[in-house]
Amino acid sequence: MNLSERKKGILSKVVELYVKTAEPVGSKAVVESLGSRISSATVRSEMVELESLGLLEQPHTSAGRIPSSTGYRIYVNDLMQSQNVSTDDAHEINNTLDKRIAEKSHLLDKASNLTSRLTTYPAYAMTSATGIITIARFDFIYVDSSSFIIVALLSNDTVKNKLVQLLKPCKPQMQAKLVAVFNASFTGKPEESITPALITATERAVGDTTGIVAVIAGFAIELLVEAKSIGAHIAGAVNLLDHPEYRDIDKAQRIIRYLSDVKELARLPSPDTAGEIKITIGPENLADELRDSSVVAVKYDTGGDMQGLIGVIGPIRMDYSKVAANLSYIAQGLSLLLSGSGILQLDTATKSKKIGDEEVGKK
Amino acid sequence: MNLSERKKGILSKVVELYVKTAEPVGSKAVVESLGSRISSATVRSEMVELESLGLLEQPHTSAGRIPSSTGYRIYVNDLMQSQNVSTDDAHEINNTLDKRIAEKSHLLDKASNLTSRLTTYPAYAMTSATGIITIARFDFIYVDSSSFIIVALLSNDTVKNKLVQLLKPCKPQMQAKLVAVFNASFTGKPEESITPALITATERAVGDTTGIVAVIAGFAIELLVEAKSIGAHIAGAVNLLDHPEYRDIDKAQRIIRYLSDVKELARLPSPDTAGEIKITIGPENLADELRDSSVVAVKYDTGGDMQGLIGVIGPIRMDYSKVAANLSYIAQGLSLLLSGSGILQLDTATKSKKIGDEEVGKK
DNA sequence: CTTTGGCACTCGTCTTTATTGAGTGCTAAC
DNA sequence: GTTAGCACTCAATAAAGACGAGTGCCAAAG
Repeated sequence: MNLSERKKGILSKVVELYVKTAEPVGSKAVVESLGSRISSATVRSEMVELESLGLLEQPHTSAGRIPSSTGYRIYVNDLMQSQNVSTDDAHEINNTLDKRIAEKSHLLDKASNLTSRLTTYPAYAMTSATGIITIARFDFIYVDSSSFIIVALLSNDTVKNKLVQLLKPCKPQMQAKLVAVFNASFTGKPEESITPALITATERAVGDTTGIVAVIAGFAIELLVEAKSIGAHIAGAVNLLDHPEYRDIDKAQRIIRYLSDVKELARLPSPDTAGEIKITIGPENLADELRDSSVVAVKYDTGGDMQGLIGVIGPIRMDYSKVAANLSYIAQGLSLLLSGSGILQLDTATKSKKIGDEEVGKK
Repeated sequence: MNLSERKKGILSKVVELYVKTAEPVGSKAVVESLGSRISSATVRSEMVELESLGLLEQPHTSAGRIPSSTGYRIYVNDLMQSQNVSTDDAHEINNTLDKRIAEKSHLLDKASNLTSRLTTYPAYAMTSATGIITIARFDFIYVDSSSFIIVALLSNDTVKNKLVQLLKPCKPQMQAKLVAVFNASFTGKPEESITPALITATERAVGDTTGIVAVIAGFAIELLVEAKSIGAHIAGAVNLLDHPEYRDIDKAQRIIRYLSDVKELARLPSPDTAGEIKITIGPENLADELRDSSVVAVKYDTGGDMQGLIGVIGPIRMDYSKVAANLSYIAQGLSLLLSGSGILQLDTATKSKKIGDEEVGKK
């Protein structure tokens, strides 16, 4: 779209004023904020043209103009100047994304809450596996004659465990046999390869009649399924109600319900590469429920075979520049914490050595 | 409070009609629903007396009556007849609280979502430790020369683990020494007893200069703290918006914000004993934010050293009888699933033996 | 002493009408 | 191409009126 500099300036001002005030902006307001001593009549005639180009629209004849979704698109692509996070926000981000957060899922929790708070919009965070996850190794820990703990180390370096209690004692030799067999037949295999046939074969191999093989196999399948499933959650959904476009309760409710569904979250727009910001404006969204909302999302690196996504949902009338800056900064923080070989420095300054300290699979 | 039978009947009808319609109830409506051929004038004079007793109130002179919070209290204590869960609801509960849900936290998640759906109100679920939790046992699993997995079995039968990566290889003998020392000095102790002094002593005992003892001790403290902390979460907060008393966005927002704070959830009213239903009506709530809402909660048994709480928050104009019935039923289901020695029957009917199958500490 | 029909009165809700004012489009002049 | 001027539009707000559900009170009946 080829716009004169003056039209660009006017479009920008309309967007910015509208974002700030949530009221249609009139020619007079544009003149004032534009500074140049152009008259309101001139602005009006320019606005007529911008409207016929489909970049502005009028709620009704005697009101000011508001940007159309293509207007926002032009603004976001060509006109908007990227800004940096405010120092206050940067401070808060740095404080919240502390190195000492041990638990990965807590970290995402914190990050999405933080994002929501800073942007005043609902924020969502997701992680998903990029590659195939398998079990790298099994171990059994003897507890007493009728119970033991299965520990499984996954290919993405997470550890899972399960306490198994038997009604009938199980001899240590049997346990040793089980570990050997499971390590031989169940490791390095994706979930699909753990078939009933394999399980039956294993039962025969160890001479199991108690069903314990089936239990362990079930556990293996379960944790592989869980590991490859995407984990998504949303924070600060109530924040939507702060914004005038969601004062209509039914509308707000519809969209919050939509966002509460993890499956739908997984379908939200996603940037192609890590660090990239993806902005999806109003009708550009595929989901009907999001037709009059916008989504800003950024992908980040977690290292290993996982990738993460963090984003916000808000009204089309959104301060894209600020939101993008915050998201970027937070994503960078997450990348730093989660990837980078996973080695975090110990916080006890007196120690002379660094110790790797990646927390996984705990609950 | 000594009320004539007729007054009791009128109060009941006012409550029930108001709960159903959300409109002030007039004398005529009471007569109709009461069936007996009493006249509306009589009802009116009775209502005047009920009002002077503080059980009914009038929004304005020319409107019907609504129950006051003490009116509700009388109704709940003396007048309300307890009902059973509807067969539809019972079905849904049975289907949702499936034995095969492996993960405890998922179970609570499901339960609170279910509760919210059935009651149409936000539901919260909590668990907390009743006794002192200690570490029963440590084990280390060797992964490679520079990493191993710590597995800790807690006194409440949950298992936690952590993958530790070292910058410098650690000899197997050292690992063995560490296990022995930790099992000797850190087990059976509550979190408070794991003092810096103990840690330093342990470091000296094993001759550790790498800080690894501190890491493991930190892990121990962390998981004890986590285990004894209450876990609370809320489901279906949006549901509030369905109800006319929360059409006022600011009000709805205030209360949802309040409920989003885990610390506040922990302070919600709680029944004394398992199975008991606790109903807290409007101003009976200590929290200002809940002054015009009611809370219905039930405690359930989880076996072991833990106890659970599940409840809903809704308008004072709530169908207490139905909500109580649903909560009771759900709590029973949870008790059954979570306690009872934790032995769940295998669902593979072909197996001849039952296998203990308590899932713990996995994530 | 309780119950009831009757009736004037109250007061929130809904509908109608009037007023206001921000912002526009158009036109004629610069 | 730009601008001042002006009539026009239309949502938003306010004021006025009509409506009606429900009440309180009273006098008469049981």
